[in-house]
Amino acid sequence: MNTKKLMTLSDISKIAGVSESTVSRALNGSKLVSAKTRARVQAIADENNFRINAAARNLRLQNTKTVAVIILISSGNDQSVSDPFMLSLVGSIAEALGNKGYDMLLSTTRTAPQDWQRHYFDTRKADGLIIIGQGEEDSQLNVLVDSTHPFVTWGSTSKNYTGVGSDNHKGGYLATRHLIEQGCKHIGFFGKAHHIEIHERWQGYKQALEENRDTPLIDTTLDVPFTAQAGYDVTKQLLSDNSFPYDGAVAASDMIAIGIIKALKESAINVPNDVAVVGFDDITLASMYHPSLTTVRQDTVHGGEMLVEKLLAKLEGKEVQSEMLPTQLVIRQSTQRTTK
Amino acid sequence: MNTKKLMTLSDISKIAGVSESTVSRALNGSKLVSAKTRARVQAIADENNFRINAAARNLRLQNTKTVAVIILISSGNDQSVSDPFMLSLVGSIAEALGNKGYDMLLSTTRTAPQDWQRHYFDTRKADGLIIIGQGEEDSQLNVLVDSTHPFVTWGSTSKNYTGVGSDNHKGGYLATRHLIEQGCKHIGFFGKAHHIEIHERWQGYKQALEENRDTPLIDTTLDVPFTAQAGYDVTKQLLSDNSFPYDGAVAASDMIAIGIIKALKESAINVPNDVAVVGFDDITLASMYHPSLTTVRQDTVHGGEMLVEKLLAKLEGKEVQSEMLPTQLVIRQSTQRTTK
DNA sequence: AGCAAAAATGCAATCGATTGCAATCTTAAT
DNA sequence: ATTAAGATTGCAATCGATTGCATTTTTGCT
Repeated sequence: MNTKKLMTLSDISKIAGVSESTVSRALNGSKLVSAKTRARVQAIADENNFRINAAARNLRLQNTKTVAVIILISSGNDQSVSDPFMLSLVGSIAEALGNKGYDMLLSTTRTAPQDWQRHYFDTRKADGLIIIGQGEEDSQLNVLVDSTHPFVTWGSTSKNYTGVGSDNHKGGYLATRHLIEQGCKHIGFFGKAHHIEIHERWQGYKQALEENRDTPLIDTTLDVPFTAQAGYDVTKQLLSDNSFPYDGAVAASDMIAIGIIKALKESAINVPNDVAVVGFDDITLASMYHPSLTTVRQDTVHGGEMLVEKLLAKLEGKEVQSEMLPTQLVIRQSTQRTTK
Repeated sequence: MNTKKLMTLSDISKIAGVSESTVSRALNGSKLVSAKTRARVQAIADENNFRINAAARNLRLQNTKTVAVIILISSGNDQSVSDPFMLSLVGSIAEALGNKGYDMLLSTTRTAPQDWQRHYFDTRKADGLIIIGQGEEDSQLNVLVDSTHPFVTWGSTSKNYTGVGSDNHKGGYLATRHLIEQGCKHIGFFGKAHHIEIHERWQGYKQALEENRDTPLIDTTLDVPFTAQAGYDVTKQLLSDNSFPYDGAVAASDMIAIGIIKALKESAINVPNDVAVVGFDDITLASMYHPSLTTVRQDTVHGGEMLVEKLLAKLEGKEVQSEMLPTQLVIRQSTQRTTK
């Protein structure tokens, strides 16, 4: 029963005693077939477990009902794929696509073909592309901008292509201002400031400090982005050099924040009383860390839906604008000082 | 230049002044074309940015060079998708597939079509399926077992279909024995024991305890699997009921362990001295938690490679056996008592 | 019943690549 | 130069579904 060979339109048409055209139309809800015929064909199709052959349909229709999601990885040792935030975003995209009847092809620049920019389009494996992260430089994307292929990106929204992203500037600003309000006087920024999205956060950080001149602006740049290990290593290094002057830290991601806190704790430095730390993303773990993490929430669910919505609109030929999602400060223990 | 319309085999053949057959053969490395012709055709194809149309090729060849990965979700509120361990496994699968020239279609039972078991096959969207997690019951999988469709699963390896998974029994055993060696007398097991994989871990736990009769066997079953929140909630509950008798805890996953520790810390209970906690998985964060987590490592990289290897072998028609991956205890701070 | 309009159905071309078989061109030996 | 064997190339069918247009069937009205 299950090993029955796959049915084709033609098989069904023979069983039903009608033409292939009629079967095709019946199954696709065309109003060119009578209700009676449609019902009969539908029944026969169900009964025989008929499912359309995607390859044949794609070939004829020149579309695939498939979207490729690709995660940009800047360097070889970049572990941003495993960042919970990314994954959460991908999950949300998957769900949104599923709801719209699209399949999702997922890859990273590490696993994808060299010429991923064109691979999915030229082979017609996908109708559109969702690109997560612009990396440190987005020159690769320009290949796509010049083309007519539909794509949207997650990240900075200030580019010449359609993007969805958080209000990073505001997020960085809120995080920093919060630390200032907590009484921090020496606030460091931990993250790759030349990474596009992070740069926006850094600018928010800078603005908050400039509005409050008695808190010196100190920025620290980590080599490896988005990993707890990086946050840990740089903090350890600073501590062992006796050059950790901060009483507040703005981390470019929750993972980095966690690494920083881990290192501080190992040196018996109290968080938040000695050093207050604020993260970015609000990953699931932020509330489960100890101390729980004050952070800037990015709404991945909404973000994923937005990306899908915009891409699908593009596929329909509509004009689409970039969109910046609001960002929200979530205050938890890592910054709430017991003694002011 | 980039907006140039997509080339087809026929276009290339016209430019090259040969038949489509020859172009096809040249590009596919058939030895039926002369070296000279091949070089010329190849050059023209490159020059015109020709890429094969996947739909047409799939239709003709009846295969897709695509594998669908699907994550089984048991209940609606099951957040196992976001478990870092799963994601790490998916990442590894993606990489292994990429290396073999396969694309990866990803979905979860939440986002996939109702009839995902057949969707990807009957529509010929994928050549094979990798299923992650058997969920709490694997009846859905039996639809596939009866069919001839190639698939492999991650999880328990003791089933009647090809699976790759860790040696959960040994893992549970090692974790528990380690706690006993640390002097724990009341060791609880935290996890859904009726979940297939977890059940195996639980049996290892039980075995270790039975080998050592003076440590009572206590098992605690959480409602929600695989989330830190669940571990946190159940621990909080036990503490507030004044019924937390454990001095050792074996958690079914690192996330659960983290939740447990968080709850304990909030009650100023020292980990590991008052309660030693061991997790399972060894996610990135395990070493970054504070205290760092003693855990049972599952090798996701190897696991992903294995899954892909076995599935591809199946696609070639080979007979394939299930495989159990070794599991390894990684000792860190959460169980290392300063005072014995 | 007769007939035009409307509804339903079928025919055949098409999407782009692959491949068995036939046809043509080379090569080399006589 | 001739010719058979071997090397290349081309022809045409095929994979399975969709759709414009032509054709047949129904319907509704007189």
